Amino acid sequence: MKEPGKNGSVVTKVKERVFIPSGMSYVASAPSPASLLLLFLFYSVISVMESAWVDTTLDLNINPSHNTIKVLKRESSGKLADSDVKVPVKQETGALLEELNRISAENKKLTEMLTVLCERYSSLQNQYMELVSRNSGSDATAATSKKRKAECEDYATMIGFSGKAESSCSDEDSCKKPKDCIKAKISRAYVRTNPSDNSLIVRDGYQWRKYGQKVTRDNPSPRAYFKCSFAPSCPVKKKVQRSAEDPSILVATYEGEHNHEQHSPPALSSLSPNNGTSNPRSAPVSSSSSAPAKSSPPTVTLELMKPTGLGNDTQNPTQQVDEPAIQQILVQQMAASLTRDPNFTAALASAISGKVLDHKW
DNA sequence: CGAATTTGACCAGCGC
DNA sequence: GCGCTGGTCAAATTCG
Repeated sequence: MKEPGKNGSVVTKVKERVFIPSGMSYVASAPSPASLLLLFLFYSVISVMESAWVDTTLDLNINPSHNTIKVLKRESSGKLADSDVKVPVKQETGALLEELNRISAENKKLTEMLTVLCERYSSLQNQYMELVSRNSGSDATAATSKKRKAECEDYATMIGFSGKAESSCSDEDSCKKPKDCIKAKISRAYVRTNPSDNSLIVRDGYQWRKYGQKVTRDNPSPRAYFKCSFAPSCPVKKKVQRSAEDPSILVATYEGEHNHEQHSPPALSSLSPNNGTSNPRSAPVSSSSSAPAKSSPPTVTLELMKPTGLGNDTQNPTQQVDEPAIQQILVQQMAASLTRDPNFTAALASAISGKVLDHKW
């Protein structure tokens, strides 16, 4: 017989919670002037990044009877519009090569942007370190001292190249509970979703069983608790909660490592919370939201994210990576995402069969 | 009807 | 010791 117990789960007080690039401190309560300045600078970089984003989405609705390819382009107004590119059968190969060259050029552009971004981030980090050293012993320490020990959190990078999702995560010495310090590897992922979508579902390629939901003190939105559906053989747990700062961002915290392969299509995965460890969840392909893929049109979306391994070292997130390596990674990710996506394979099959029929064989 | 999700209750850690 | 809080359990409910 259960006696009626207290239930302190409904709390509405909201504390400051900010996204800070790896290598920077996590400020949990009243922000210091330094952290506010840093936050401003960080969001400036993100906004620059998003405004400079080049859409490389290809709509693969190939119409075999007319030999046209729909290509999504971003107009000068910023609006996406698809245009039919006629591809005569004879010139098809040439057109494809041209397209390939165009994409390669875009890749190069993106690489350059990444390099510039890293440089800017490096300088911002230096500024931040200076500010922190000036304010040391005041704001930051006071802010964290009152925080529950179980809540001491690892910080993570948040880089969403598409403006839709993704992060790489640090694997700091999360001291959640003393007994968990040794056993659980903790990583975090940020997923941008539709703000109107209230579901706390992060598609990461694994199956999860929800076992609890709770409203926490520092965030008005509830936190959902998941266990890997392979539990107890797989000990991984996941917490998902909307960011208090930006309700369109889901924060997923993973504890532990999967000891099995993914069992849902990786093409639906939202992100790779891979932190550079042996964690098998690593498909760097993402869907644009956590919404079910059923209703989405057959468009293959490539999201160019920061390659895993680029920022996995939270102590040195600005390490230089040579451009060919980045290009290679990007190309590999594109290829991998295309081959994994059932919509793409279906579209490809349809296109090929259409061509075959066109040639009346 | 079984599986998955929801939700109130319980438990344990922490600070005062 | 007590209250607050995050995390977990498990019965109830919903869904396919």
